[in-house]
Amino acid sequence: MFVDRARLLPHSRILAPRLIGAVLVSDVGGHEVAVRLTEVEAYEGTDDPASHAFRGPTPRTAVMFGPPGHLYCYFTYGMHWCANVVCGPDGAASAVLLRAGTIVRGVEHAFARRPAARHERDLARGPARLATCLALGRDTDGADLCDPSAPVRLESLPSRRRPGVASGPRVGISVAIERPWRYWSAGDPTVSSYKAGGRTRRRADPAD
DNA sequence: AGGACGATTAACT
DNA sequence: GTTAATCGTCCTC
Repeated sequence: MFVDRARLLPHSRILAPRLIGAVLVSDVGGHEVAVRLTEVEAYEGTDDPASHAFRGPTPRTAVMFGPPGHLYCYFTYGMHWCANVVCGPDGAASAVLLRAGTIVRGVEHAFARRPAARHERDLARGPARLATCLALGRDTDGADLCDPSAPVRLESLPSRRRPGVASGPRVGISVAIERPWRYWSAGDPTVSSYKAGGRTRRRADPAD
């Protein structure tokens, strides 16, 4: 069972709410781990200042500008990987960041990859945590999620937006914070509390 | 060539 | 509530 590529059109803002409840499965490393998504964010292309694609294609963001159905993985804060589902037509950057989910198969492997997690609900609560559970990273950047024999696949995608999907501002960004392009399963314990973005390190103060 | 900063997390007080 | 960890990417000389 797999998801047809055409279902990932036309762009991230349509796809993102429908990804709530979708199941992504990873066989990376020979262990099967599957996650049911509870929180995602839409990122558009050159018209979305919060998107990695805002300034046009670069080697890092090439996958975002490619055909739908591929995984866009990026490295951040010097230590974490996060993963997106590319969903726009070829040539138009559009992707959905996978922010949180519930592990539905392979919980024991997820705990092995996330030794800091003490409770099951913390395994994939947060984008870098989710990526760690499924072993998503450099090796899976560009993976074809619509290929039934690929190491990472979209196993199911609800045909319609489910009831109980809420939306609001995206987490951790410092521009375009007014766009309510985060979608989550209302009341789910794996969903992030909102946190505005901004500098995590003080800019040099001229008075020092 | 140099530097600022980040779609974050874990470990603190 | 705060802060350190840590390095690839991209912008600005």
